[in-house]
Formats: sequence, C-alpha cells, structure tokens
Amino acid sequence: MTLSTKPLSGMRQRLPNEFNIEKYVTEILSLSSVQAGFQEYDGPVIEPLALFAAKSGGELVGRQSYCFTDRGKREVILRPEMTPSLARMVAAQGELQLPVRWFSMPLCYRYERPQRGRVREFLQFNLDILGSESLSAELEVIMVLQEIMNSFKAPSSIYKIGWSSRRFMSDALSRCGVHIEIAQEVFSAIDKRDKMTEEKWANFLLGVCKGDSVLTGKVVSLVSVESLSDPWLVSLMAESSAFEEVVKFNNLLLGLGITSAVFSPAIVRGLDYYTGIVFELMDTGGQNNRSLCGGGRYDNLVGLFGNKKISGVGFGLGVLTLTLFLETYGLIPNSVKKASPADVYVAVASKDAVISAGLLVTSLRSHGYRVMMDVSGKKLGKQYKEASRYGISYLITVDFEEIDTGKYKMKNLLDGSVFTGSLDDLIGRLE
RNA sequence: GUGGGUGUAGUUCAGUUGGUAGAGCCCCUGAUUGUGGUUCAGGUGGUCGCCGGUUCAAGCCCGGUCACCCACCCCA
Repeated sequence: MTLSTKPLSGMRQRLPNEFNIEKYVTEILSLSSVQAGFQEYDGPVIEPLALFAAKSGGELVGRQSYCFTDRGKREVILRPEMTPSLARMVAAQGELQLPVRWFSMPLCYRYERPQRGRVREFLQFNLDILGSESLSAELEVIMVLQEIMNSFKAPSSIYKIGWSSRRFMSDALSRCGVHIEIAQEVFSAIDKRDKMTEEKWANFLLGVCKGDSVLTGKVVSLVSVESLSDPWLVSLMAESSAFEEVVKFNNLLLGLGITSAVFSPAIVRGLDYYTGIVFELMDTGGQNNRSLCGGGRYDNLVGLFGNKKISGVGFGLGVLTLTLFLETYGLIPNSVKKASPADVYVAVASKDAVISAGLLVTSLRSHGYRVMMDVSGKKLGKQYKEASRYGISYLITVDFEEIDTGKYKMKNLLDGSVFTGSLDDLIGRLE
C-alpha cells in the first residue's frame, strides 16, 4: 500500500515559493506592530477545552474544533483562536504593568470543511491592548490596522473597516422595542443581512420578530442608518451613553482622517465575548466574501480567571484571507513572488576544483552574500541553466585556470556581461 | 452538518454517436548559442481516482465509494 502524497485535508504544507509570500505578509504584520510599540508573545497550541467552552461561542467549540481526551484523561482542544489564552496569560501576571500592548502570530485549528480562504490549520495574526478602558485603545488598534493596510500599499478604494458597537446596538434594539428574549436572534439575523437581498432579509427578520411588522420596520431603519446625525436615530437614542460613545468614536476617526473606517450598524461579530465597539475589515470588491479581520472590545474575559477586571480590545486577522486579498489585487510584489534564493552561483568545472570553489564560497558568504555552490556535478552548461532558473544574478566559474591565476570569471546572468578579476575585485563588483 | 461541481501524463486540460489514449507547458538527451535565456530535432512519462455493473467492446453509459474544489453554515 502506498501512502497518499497529500497532507491531511485543510492542513498547511507550503513550498518555498508559497512560504516566501506568507513570510512577506507576516513580516509586514509584525513590523507594523513593533512600530506601534506592541510586543510579541505566544501561547500553547493545546488548551483545556473549558477555556473556550466558556466564552467563544457554541458553534466554534461544539462543531468546529479539534478536541480530544489526552492520555491524562483531560479534555483538550487545539486552539481555535488566541484571545482566551491571552486573557489567561494577562490574568496570571499579577505584577503586569497595564495597559499591555501585545501581538502574536499563532497557528490555530478549526475542524471545518475547507474552501477558499478557509482551511483547518491557519495563521491568525492577533493584536490586543489590555487594561485600558479608554476609547483611545480602540482608536490605537484601528490605527495599527490602517497602517498595516498602508504598508501593503492597499488603496482605500478596495477595502473598508466597518465598525459598530454591541452596547449601542443592544440599547438601540431595546429602544426599538425588541424584547430581550429575542435580542440574540435579532443580532444573528442582523449579521446575516449581507448574505441575502433586502427583501428576503426583511422577510426573514419579520419571522424572527414573530410577525411584528412595526418592530421589523424599526430594525430595518436602524441597520440602514448611514449617518450618526440621522434625525430619526438621534431622537431614538436621546441620552444614551452608548450612542454618545459611538458618536465620540466617530469623531476620533474623522479627526485622524481614517476614512476607510465606516460606521455600519449591521456589523455584530459572531464571538460571544465582544461587548463594546466591534469592527471588521472587508474587501469592497466582492472578490473575497470573507472578512479579513475582525475585532472589538471585550470586557469580561479576564474575569474568568479571578476577580480582576481587565478590559481589552483587539483583533484577529487571517493571514491566509489577507494573502488572498492581496493576491487578487496584485499587491504581492514580483520580487517576493519570484525571489531568488542566492545572489551568486558558484559553478564548479571539474571535481578537482571543488575545494577551491568551496574556499571561494566560504569567503563570499563571510562577506554577507547568499552564495549557492553547485552540488549536481553536472557539466557547466547544466549549471548555468540551474543558476538561471533560480533567477540568480551572478555566476562565478571555478576551474584550474582560476585556481592558478587567482582570477575568476564572473558572469552577470541578467545582461550577459562577463567580468574577470580577483576575489576582492569581484566583491567590489557585487552590489 | 447541507447543497453544487470536478476526478485522464509532473502540471493545465482535450478526448466525437461506446471501438485498446492525445496536446501545450514542464522535464530529459542532442544540435545551435556569448558554456544559461533563443531556435531546431528527438525522448521519458498514464491500471483514465477506486470498486462493481451493462456490453462482443467502457475514459465515455449505470450504481456505489473515495478524494479534491466551490457555496451555505460558522468564522480569520
């Protein structure tokens, strides 16, 4: 019986070229975080099931997780997301200086059927601020997100950061007359709005509201609101602190000129632990239906581990979904897609020249160049071909003549020019 | 978990009303070339996903099964 050449469904396996692209993406994410004063952390891949059962949302743990009983009879789970682990880490550090600004690039696991932009093992960039209740924390996090998109040279026309507030929506819905018992269902219905036509959705909502057409009409107006100064909304939300917060946050965004951030009352977010401002990053072109990034404020997560009350705000961003987004808009530079593995290829003309070639290679490497030496033992023509296929710019041939004279022939494979000189000459010639 | 689609060479795909398998690219060899890129000549490579059925005959028709892709669900 022969083994399959494929990895398990949805599991990551990347060839060097694909790896290069992923590395380009993750490095920009890390760099943007570091530039904003965030520090990197990591946590365990395997966690107790209870950590997620408490707060993540039923479906995520119930149906979409890799969980099993380990040899010590513990119920464990391959982490489907990072935030609960983060909350525990912060809760455990009594002396931590708050607020903390941390980021991470964990592999996460979800047992779902794979499709475009969704696999079972995926990198999810996470960036959080814990221990600040100020709206500045939300603002800071969105500023970083904006800076990330700028670093990828993504024009603001191709994406938007939609945001809303859970607290505001709860308040607004109850002012519309939505009974607390169906509030959760209404939330979930609102979340589905983009998935169907307006008519269909209105009908669906009518069902959730148990046929109350007046109520349905109000909810429809609410999620259709485009401006925070909409008179109907302003009068509905009179003296609402949640509304004041939303208005204040909107002004902060306007003040900073973050125009890609748009108030969108229909954004709810699926994870149960979000409490305040929530946001997500979406492709406006419709090419990538999945949100690239989702986040918001969670107030009570750290409280699971004791009496401490620490509020946090942050987001998770799928490296795969982001990469797909960048690829559909041609934002992965060619230099990344076709990165050559070396600056110089050292061709070995005969077996007896190996030692001399090796010495040359060592010397060039010590000068900081990426140098590949032939290991095929094939004739020179083939070695040229290999170097050229790798996209390597320079090729140095080593043969008896070179060994005797100490002068090497270096060919520029891009323009075909040949240069002859000593090792020092060559180094001077390399960029 | 639900629905749709596709499985033929390393890869992208053709394959007629059923008659024993084809192309481009890649790869290999040789010639040409400024020792690689160009051009030319030649070549390797396939239990047609798997199992069963119909038939004189199945890549093609039928049933089953597996795998992958896409969408829903959920979410990154």
